[in-house]
Amino acid sequence: MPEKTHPAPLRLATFLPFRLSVLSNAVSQRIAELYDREFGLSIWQWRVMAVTADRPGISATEIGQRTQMDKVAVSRAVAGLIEMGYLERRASSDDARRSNLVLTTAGTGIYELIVPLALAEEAQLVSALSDKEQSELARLMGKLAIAASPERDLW
Amino acid sequence: MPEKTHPAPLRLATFLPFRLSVLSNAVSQRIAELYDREFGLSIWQWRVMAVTADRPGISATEIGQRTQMDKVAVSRAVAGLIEMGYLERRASSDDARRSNLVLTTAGTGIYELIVPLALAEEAQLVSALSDKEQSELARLMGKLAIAASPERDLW
DNA sequence: GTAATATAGTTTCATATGTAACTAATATTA
DNA sequence: TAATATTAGTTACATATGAAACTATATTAC
Repeated sequence: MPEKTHPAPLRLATFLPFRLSVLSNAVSQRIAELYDREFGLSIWQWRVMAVTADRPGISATEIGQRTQMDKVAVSRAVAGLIEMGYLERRASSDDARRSNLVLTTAGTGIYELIVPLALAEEAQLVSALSDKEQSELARLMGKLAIAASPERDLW
Repeated sequence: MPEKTHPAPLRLATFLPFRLSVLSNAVSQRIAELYDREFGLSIWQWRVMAVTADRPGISATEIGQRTQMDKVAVSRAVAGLIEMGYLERRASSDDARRSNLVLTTAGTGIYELIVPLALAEEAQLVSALSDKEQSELARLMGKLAIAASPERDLW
């Protein structure tokens, strides 16, 4: 009498995509409280501010590439930030389709308020790991990212 | 003349919450193609199927705990699966509020079709890492998860 | 130079999602 | 055992999101 076949078991709790998703959500939620509750920024707006602070005059398309946001999300985040007075759109001299985005003084102000808080939160989080573990985690995540998206250069 | 202060820089590309989010999305998207494109399942429905396969007769509330989904998301995923004929609701003898959920024969069938594909996809993904690196990654993620959500036991 | 194509970004529309309110049943407490 | 509080799950509503269509400009091919 043939034995019943044993399909490979799948425990969600050890399934990498699930663990990554849950961990990512837990971490994001902690950080999001900073800029959401305190400053009314969405995660997308926060990302746009961060890359714009780093590259003043950046275009929406470039923001999308650096933040892994699609262009609609960028458009909406930018619109919101402009309405809040944190971001300014400047005409591009060479290409009338694109605009050069820069933080306003107010935008820079709150950005510089958020950054140390965000970094402190991150530091507290990773303080559960030794320095060596931290760099090892970063390295492994990098390898995994390449494996998951060989085509697009994530970082 | 006082120097301009240097606020701590924050590069999105090295900011852990961002990296985690991007990596998680990249990984999830790969796996999601399996059950979405091939079987029309959302990620939530897939998670519900997975825990129900593991624990036949589970309640919606328990599903929520095991999958980190909120009760509304569970309710909707369950409703969809029932409509698709993959899940069955059975009355609970001792508590009329809860129902005991089980996969139907059809549900079990497609679940057993998906599992090896999902595991293979996961295996291919982590094959970028050595066995030692894989277990190290799992360990570090575990520590991080506890740091991020000490209150709720993620896994 | 003009027609065809591609790019930057926005708007529209349909769907997904989260919060709060709700229904029904059970547990508590007095 | 009647009143109150709690729990399981669903529904309703408001907002977020993604895909596709659209506008305007720039580039390419001829």
